[in-house]
Amino acid sequence: MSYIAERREEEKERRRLEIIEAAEQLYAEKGWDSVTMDQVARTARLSRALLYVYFKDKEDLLFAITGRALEELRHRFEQATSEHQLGIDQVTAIGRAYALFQQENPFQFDACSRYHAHQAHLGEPNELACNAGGDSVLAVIVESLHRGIADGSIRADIGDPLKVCFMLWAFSHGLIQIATNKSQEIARQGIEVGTLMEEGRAMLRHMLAPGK
Amino acid sequence: MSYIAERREEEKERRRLEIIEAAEQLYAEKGWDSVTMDQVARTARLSRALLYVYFKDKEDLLFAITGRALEELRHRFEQATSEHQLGIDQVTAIGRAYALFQQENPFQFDACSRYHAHQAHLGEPNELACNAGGDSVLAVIVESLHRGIADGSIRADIGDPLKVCFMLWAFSHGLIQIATNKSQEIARQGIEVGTLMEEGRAMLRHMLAPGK
DNA sequence: CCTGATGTTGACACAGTGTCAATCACTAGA
DNA sequence: TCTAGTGATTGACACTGTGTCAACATCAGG
Repeated sequence: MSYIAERREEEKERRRLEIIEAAEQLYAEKGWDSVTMDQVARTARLSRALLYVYFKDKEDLLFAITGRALEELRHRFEQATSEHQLGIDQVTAIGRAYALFQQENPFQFDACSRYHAHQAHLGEPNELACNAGGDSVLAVIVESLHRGIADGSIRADIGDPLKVCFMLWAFSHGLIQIATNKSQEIARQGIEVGTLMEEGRAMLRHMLAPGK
Repeated sequence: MSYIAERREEEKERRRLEIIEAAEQLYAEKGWDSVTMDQVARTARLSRALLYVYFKDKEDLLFAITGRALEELRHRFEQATSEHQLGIDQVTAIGRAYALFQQENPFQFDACSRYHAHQAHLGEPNELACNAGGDSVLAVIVESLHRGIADGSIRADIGDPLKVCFMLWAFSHGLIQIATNKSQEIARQGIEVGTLMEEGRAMLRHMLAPGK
């Protein structure tokens, strides 16, 4: 009877999700480095050893969390684009959505930062899932760029949209990171974080705006 | 006789430097996370316990390394600016110097990335030194921006140069990071890393260029 | 009731960090 | 020259966290 194997499969998937959610909760509370596998196990109400049945190691668990974060991000980006017609407005909305994502789910943004900073080893299954997730996020942006070029709201000579996409990613992610991590430093220099982000978006529009 | 205390002070400083250099060497070889205090001690030919006399903990040692990296970076930026007259050319040269810095001293760039990503706790003496170092790096860029505005090679309506400076930092650092960490990913999508950086610099110039 | 497969765990070995009392080296004053 | 004292240096320890493994538990199917 295969429906039994099926049920087991589902339970396994559910437990896997429970572990991830427990880890996410702790991540949000104290930052990834302070999270121990023991705490994750306790929070998910199972033994530490069992975690290693579901995840190769702590890094593997982080990849799973990052995958979910990227999924959430893509969803938010799609939502943001759906609210605008013009390509350039979609891109701006994506930038705004990214900043909001950081504010509302700081730990997920942190996971993205780690993914962003860590160089790929390739081979881990969960890491590949991460890469796929990252690609699909970029795909949303690329689409908006194409639309913008088509509707004339973005200059046609920006070059390869995918390359530009990487630039936008670097720009937005970096700026948000600076704004959040160095907020004290920034404030000390007499800059207001809100206006920094605001002008950042303006600069972004300027980058893409067609010559008048 | 105070010249004895003086000599001791110098020896202490020298030993401190030896520790840092040992740590840097290991950092370059295997990445910071894989470096253990024991290895640092062995490489510097002293006991592990002594490290903790000179540095509060491993993170403190990293701050010291980062401080030196930022110093090196500022030096390279100053060198780069000195080779150009026009403000915009200086800024472009800084971007290029940053990329070169990554290629030649990957571990120092990595240290900068960690500094960039880690949020300040404020209080550690070496961390404050890092912040000061970071500020002086930014100061070099700000100066070139001002010059560019003065000589007309950079549009005057970019807004507060310091804010723009943060944007340039975010943009350049993020792009270099992506180019190096995700090179496989990028290549797989049919993009050549060299041209990505090239076009990134072009985009940077476009950002700052005065309307014709 | 037995059996085999799958799920689950306690206990272990290992690696790395940070601390501290004890020891060593050397200077200055008796 | 001897010795007290100060600062440099270390071995050994306690602690925390990771990943593994043999053993135990559960349960469907014969």
